[in-house]
Amino acid sequence: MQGGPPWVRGLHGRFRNYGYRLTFPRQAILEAFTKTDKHLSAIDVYGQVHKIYPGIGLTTVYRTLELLAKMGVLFRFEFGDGKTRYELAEGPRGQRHHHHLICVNCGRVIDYTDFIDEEIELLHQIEKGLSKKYNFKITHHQIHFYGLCEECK
Amino acid sequence: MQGGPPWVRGLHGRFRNYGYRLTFPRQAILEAFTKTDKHLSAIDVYGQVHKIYPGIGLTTVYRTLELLAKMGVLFRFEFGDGKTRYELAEGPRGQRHHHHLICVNCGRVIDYTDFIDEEIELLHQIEKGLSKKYNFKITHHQIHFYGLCEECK
DNA sequence: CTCAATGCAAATCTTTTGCATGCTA
DNA sequence: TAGCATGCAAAAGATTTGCATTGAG
Repeated sequence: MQGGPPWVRGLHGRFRNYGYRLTFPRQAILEAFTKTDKHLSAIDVYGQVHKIYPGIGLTTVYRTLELLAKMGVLFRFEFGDGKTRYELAEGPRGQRHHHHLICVNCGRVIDYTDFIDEEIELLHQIEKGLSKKYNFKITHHQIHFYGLCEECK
Repeated sequence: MQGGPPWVRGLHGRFRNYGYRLTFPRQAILEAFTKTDKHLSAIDVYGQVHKIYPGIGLTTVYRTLELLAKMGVLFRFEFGDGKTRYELAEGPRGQRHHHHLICVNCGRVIDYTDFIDEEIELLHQIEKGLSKKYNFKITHHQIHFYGLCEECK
């Protein structure tokens, strides 16, 4: 296994550092995330990867998603539909950090990047305080706003 | 069905307004939440209620939790262990709103109320902006900080 | 060549649904 | 009494595990 998109080559070392191998299925799973802005579930990923590599097994998808989350390459989300979803922690083009609006009626999820700067600043201060008080090493955060979307109001 | 803790009597009307009935199982499920500060899963609740009402069915617990969440009496949370958890939206003693610290290693969840005021103020402003921009009616929010707890660091 | 990675099948677990019966208002 | 609520059994889904085989390094 060699070649592939440039950003994938950079992951080789990252995998090795963890004692993991960068195999074709793993690379194909990663690529699925670079082709969408959506929050993909295991089955979503399976569907995508299956198109270019029909031999893929669902089990491998589950194991790889967990692995990538542990490595910090993906973030894990749950929006209330019973499926765990994942997103690239940092997009190939350095996408901006974002938060979510979730419709409690239809389940629609909207990513927003507005106001993020103000949020981030405050959150960083809070992180500092919480880390000290609770002796907790904070790595990331999520903000979810719940309510009714345009359609469901 | 009548009597019970004072705060439960107040719910009678709330149920009626929705066209629902305040039955013994429902009251017992609600009481389980008043006896703990924890985020209870359906099976947690089932276990609690089963002690005082062995006839309870798991299905009823699931249906009641969903109902109470829809009524706004409970909030729904997912912390990554595959179980949906619930918490009283407003405690019987008017507990303060809080946010969560989640250990990605052991799954421990810490509630914190520090910094809440600053957070709330900012979030309210942001809510206003988001509501307008996305034509979204926001009802509540969650902030989760992820990382490693004292034990797991 | 060695050991991690994979895929399949089966097992687990949580949550939902169908339906006959019970109970609240 | 009417219609919501309940409990059981079965179904549906998502995720995990055991194990023999494959393949990356």
